[in-house]
Amino acid sequence: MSKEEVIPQLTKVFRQYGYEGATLARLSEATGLGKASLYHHFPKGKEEMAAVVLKSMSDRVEASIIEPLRSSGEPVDRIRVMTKNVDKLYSGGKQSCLLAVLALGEAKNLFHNEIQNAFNVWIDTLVQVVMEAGIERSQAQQRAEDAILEIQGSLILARSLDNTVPFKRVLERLPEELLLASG
Amino acid sequence: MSKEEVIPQLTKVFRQYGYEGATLARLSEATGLGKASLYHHFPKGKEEMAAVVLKSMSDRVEASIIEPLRSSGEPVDRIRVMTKNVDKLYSGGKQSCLLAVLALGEAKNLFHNEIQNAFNVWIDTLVQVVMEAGIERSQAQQRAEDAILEIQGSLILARSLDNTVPFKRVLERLPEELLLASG
DNA sequence: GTCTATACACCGATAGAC
DNA sequence: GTCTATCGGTGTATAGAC
Repeated sequence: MSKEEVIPQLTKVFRQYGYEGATLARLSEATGLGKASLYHHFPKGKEEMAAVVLKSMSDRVEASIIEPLRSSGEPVDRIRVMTKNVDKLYSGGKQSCLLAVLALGEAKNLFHNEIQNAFNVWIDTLVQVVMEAGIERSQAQQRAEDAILEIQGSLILARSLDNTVPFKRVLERLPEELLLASG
Repeated sequence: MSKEEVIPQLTKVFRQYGYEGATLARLSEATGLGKASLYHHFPKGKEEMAAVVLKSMSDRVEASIIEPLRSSGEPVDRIRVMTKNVDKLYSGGKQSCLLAVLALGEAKNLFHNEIQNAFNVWIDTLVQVVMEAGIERSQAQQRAEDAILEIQGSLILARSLDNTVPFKRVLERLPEELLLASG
């Protein structure tokens, strides 16, 4: 089994349990590998697993969200691609955001730079798209922050209330919310 | 030292580290009490501490947010009291939401009912206020959910980006966002 | 590359002195 | 009501066989 093949299972455990709750026993069970085998692939142990999982998630965000936002289509179409892929990335609201989950406790100190950077890239890229649609910088900045914050908040609600409806609604209205004239 | 006096320190640890990350060593250090002393106050241990902390937080929400929303003033004034006290409750965006933090990992199973109930009470109470201002039920429901979700999302952003500006902005605009005619 | 076995620290929890 | 000392279990991490 290659290193890449176990990343999805590791990711799932970190998303569900957080850094401290993601024990080697759980990571071992999720991957079907013994603890020693995990150390063969990730010599620095749990911290490395989290780092690799975080990097893998950042790459997926880059490919499925950032890159489409930077493409050459109409702003509204690019944002629709984003929301479609956000829905996929969070399994329709059923899975937590790895970035948000790792911004807690010990992991916050370990991965603060990566997390901060990931959110900032997303927001900054969104700002560019919104400005292309004719909205001024400060307004675009606020709308971009609002978009991310609504996605994150709706994920909290989804797991707290076992209800993905607000998540779906947030995604549905995001294009107009971001691009509506004046505001 | 009485049981009530240590609750604030215990709360701080759970908010910062989550349930799994809130070790007895940290809880002991934060309160200045030895582990055995903590067990004198909370015989069922860590789970009881979390339960008491959660109950205490629910009481604070009830007193500083729910009760004012149910008072007899103008809807806009009641909501302004809410946002002012939300700002206090989260230390201006610098502290995480205990409910959101405990909706993860092992704690999610332990406290799911309490967490779900707390969010539902908040949303339902908000719906009543918004409907009093003349907004129809389904619209009021969506706006109430949006309010909570924006607060939660802005707290995620605050701790991920070390930036409480979006949190402050969300609170500032909440009254009009909830009560604006038609929409 | 995976396993069993194990080292050692820390976890939650308890006993018993004061 | 607080402490020191300690228990059994589990945590992360390693050694070494296959």
